[in-house]
Amino acid sequence: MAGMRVTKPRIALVETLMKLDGPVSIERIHQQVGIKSCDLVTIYRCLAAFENLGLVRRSYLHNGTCLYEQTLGVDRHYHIVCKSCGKTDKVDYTLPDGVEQRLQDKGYSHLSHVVEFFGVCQECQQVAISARGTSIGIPARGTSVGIVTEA
Amino acid sequence: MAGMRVTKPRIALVETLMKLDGPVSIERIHQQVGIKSCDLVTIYRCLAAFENLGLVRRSYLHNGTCLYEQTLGVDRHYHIVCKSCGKTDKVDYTLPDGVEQRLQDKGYSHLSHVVEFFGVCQECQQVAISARGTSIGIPARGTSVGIVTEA
DNA sequence: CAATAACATGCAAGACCTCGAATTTTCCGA
DNA sequence: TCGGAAAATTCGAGGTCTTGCATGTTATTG
Repeated sequence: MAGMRVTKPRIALVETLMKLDGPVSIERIHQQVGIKSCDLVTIYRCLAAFENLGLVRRSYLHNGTCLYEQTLGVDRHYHIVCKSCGKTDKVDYTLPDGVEQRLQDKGYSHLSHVVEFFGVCQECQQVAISARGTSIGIPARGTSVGIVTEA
Repeated sequence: MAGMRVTKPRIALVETLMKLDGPVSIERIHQQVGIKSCDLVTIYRCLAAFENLGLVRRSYLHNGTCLYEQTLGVDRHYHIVCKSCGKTDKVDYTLPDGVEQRLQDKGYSHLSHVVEFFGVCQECQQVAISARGTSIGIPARGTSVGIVTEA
């Protein structure tokens, strides 16, 4: 083991993460795990722990809210996220080779990075056209009633 | 003008942004502008407006909090941010050419992206060594009493 | 198997960021 | 110079995410 204990919430969380694939919101995970079975804070903490172990990767919506994704047997990839509906898609991108090496040479340790692309997907553009006048519905962190319906 | 009005808060804000260089926190800007001269929310909204006009660029600390930076006569660049003290530095990196084009071809519009590097700077590593046992002090969004002392 | 140390969880509180509605300020033409 | 429309600002409230502390569980030692 990796210095972590096997607890009921943790088991349920892992099972859920395996079932879902692609980045999902914490709220979604919480619902899937079962609101009763554990507190939202526990999900946050467990995911943070899993992230340290590299079992899980974090990405972001345009508004800064997080999505998590299980990473076992999946190669490293990046996402484009729709600013409007939150849908995510893989992007053909890889970090240039020398960058992190140069930073290390400069004396930085514990390196990590965030690369995230944002845009408005085709479907949302069409919706925006048919509903002229309404601005594109970019959600915001201080807003939205809980769940951003992914997928 | 650019469809925007010249108001007292806006003037003070621009002056402050010119004085400061490099990414700074909103709290810092607010203090510099003068807590009395305008509300924190106004700073948020003005910076958002300035960002739309391209006068200002936004970057992020490891914990997700924002830093703003004036961009007049400055070329586009990216940052490495210390996870511990929040200090920022320029990084020798540019986004590969084809990426956004490919996304556009896929039907995405209103493209933007975030690229951010994180690490622990040399000074903070030494502090961590001299203070064994204490973990590296990565601040967090729900924490910190207002100001992360930049620079 | 019992006792203990270490880790995990839940709750409450706080930080950051955003929006909506009401008020104030700016800008324009007469 | 004055009056009114449009835009900015303020205030209050709500949403996401993180922490501290008290409590509950898990694993380990004797």
